[in-house]
Amino acid sequence: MTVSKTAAVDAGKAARPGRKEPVEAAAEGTALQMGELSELLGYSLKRAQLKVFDDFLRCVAPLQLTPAQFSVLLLLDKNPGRNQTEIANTLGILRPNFVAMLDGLESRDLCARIRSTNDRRSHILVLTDKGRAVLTRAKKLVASKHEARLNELLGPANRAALLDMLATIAREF
Amino acid sequence: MTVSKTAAVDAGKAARPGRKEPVEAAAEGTALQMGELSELLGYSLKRAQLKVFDDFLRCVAPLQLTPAQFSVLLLLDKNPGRNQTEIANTLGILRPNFVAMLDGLESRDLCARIRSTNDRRSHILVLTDKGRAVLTRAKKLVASKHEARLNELLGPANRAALLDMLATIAREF
DNA sequence: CGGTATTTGATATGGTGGATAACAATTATC
DNA sequence: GATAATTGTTATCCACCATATCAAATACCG
Repeated sequence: MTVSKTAAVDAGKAARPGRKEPVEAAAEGTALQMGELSELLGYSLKRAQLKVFDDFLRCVAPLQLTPAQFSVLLLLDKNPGRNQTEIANTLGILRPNFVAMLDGLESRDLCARIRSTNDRRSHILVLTDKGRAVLTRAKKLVASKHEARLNELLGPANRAALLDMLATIAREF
Repeated sequence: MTVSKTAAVDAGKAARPGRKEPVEAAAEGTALQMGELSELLGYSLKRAQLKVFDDFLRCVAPLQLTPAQFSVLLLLDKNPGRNQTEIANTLGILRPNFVAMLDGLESRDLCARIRSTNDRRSHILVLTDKGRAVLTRAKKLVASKHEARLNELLGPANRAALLDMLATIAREF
């Protein structure tokens, strides 16, 4: 029914240290009023997304992987024998834009394009050994640093609930 | 188990009449396995954000306002007498990029730059009458179409919990 | 079979955001 | 009063995203 107000969720509710605000606009350092912006889901959604992506980049910096690149490696590992169109489509990447992205991964020897014998138009995408190794290390970094930090902030239950709601929106909105 | 019915758990069953289901025979198009991608918060976060922004654009299309423009108008309304740097900073927009954005709003007579008498370097930003009118109409569209749709999908309690968690991430992550 | 349409990967290109450097005008600091 | 800092601005640069188009390969269909 109602959502339990866990400590994590209302953790940062503390108000800012109040300061006197002169009638004149001369004073500086006064925090601006967010107004209805705080109620705009899209606003918090975007700001949270930027923070999460930024943290992801830091956590996986040793491997020089972006979130998008990581998602490609993950998908290639779980779905062998697929071509560029299939991988790009399920990630919401347009085929033209996927070409340069694959070029980057292939030039780093993380994956390879193989001409399909069935359909010589398409390229079967495969992870290289190095690609698998990098993916394994990346998964560990993401789990131990990135997702762990989110769990610490929200708590496991809230994190799961958040993930579920986001997936619902992404799927049905 | 101890996890209270945290919303998201039953978010999926919140109202939604079955609409488009790719139930085609699809002898060849087997869905790809998402694997650990489903557990990556950043992935669902980004996809949800894109959906929400897309819906926002549709709902407010009659007024030709982007989420960023809407947030500027909201902020100007709630914070009179502020200059470009202050508004841009609280929205996470870099000052150089805020210039063109303001040019767009000002050219449509939604807001105006006024040279400050205190500090003749800065421009005080104000909403015009038209800007206030557009903002009022935009708020109604957002509430009745956009946020209402999210409420319908998640339920009010879940939506509030989601917003709270996103704000927490945006603030403390 | 042969002609047409479709698919696949690829290129080119344009638009939009985001980030940094630099600059003139103005103000703050010492 | 000389120097530093701030404000708005311009000019770039780069990452993403989207569309049109193309050659090669395949599917379709009379």
